[in-house]
Amino acid sequence: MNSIQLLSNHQLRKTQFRERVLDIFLRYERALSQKDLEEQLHESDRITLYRTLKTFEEKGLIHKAIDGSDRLKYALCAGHCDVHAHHDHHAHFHCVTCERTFCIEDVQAPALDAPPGFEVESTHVIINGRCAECAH
Amino acid sequence: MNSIQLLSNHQLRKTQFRERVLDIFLRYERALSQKDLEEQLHESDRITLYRTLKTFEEKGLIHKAIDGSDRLKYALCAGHCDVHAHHDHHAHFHCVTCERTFCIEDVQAPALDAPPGFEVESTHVIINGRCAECAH
DNA sequence: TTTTAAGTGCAACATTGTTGCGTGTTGGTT
DNA sequence: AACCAACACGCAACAATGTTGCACTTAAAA
Ligand SMILES: [Mn+2]
Ligand SMILES: [Mn+2]
Ligand SMILES: [Zn+2]
Ligand SMILES: [Zn+2]
Repeated sequence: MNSIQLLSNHQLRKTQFRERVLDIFLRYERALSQKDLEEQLHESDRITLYRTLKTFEEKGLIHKAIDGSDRLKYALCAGHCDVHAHHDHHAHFHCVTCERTFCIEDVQAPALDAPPGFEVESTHVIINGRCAECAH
Repeated sequence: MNSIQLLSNHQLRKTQFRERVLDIFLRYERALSQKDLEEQLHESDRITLYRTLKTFEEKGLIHKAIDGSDRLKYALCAGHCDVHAHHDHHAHFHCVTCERTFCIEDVQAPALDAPPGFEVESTHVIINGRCAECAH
């Protein structure tokens, strides 16, 4: 899968900026913050990046990776997500040492109970710990 | 348990401001954002509130309630948390309608696997859905 | 090639996080 | 009761991030 395919699959115009952003996601296989992306993009406008990420999220190219850090991160969707719904229910691993966050496709959010009257819509699992590199 | 006991149990000076903040947590039995608290406090200085929450969190009176919203929330610790460690491993329910967040003491974070080489330290579970009031 | 809906870049403002510092307060000591 | 030192408070200031409006540029369909 390349950035051009991703854009056309999701009915998005192909622009140089969007391709650059997607290429970074494809290169780093992990969740990235807006700051992470800015560092890779060198020249870029933060508002354009902000709106690009928002659009990608709405159209189902990327999903928010909640990791408990103060910074919002996004990661590429594995597939079949679109403008109608996201289907990423995997856990996210947040390394407390290097602050990197990884999608853990193998760990799905478990079915959980909620108190009476509460309607469960989706669940998120965040795992904190040390990644393979930082655990040495 | 009242606010004065909570402060002395955690080796914190008793001040009027801290008592007011704790009273709000005791009154609303849910996770509160800094903005929620400011609305209840009427007259208050946001920097003092920021530092008060930070101190409370460090001393084990309150814990961060990660709920995936853009706003950090805090909730009262159930007990036995102190300056050394927090022991809150329950799930947090975030209502997508009213944006309120509740500690679900009954739902503990499940033991989860991580990829080889990754060291798990703690896990967080966020449940999104509709609370009893909003599910009508 | 023309047309137009969409994307980009900049200004501007809001919100939140964070630190420094002078002043006021708490709780223990004299 | 008065005193003192550590701590807490309130304000200024700045950083980072989120968000919108608007004029200009560009993509892709006609
Ligand atoms: Mn993910
Ligand atoms: Mn909680
Ligand atoms: Zn790491
Ligand atoms: Zn609700």
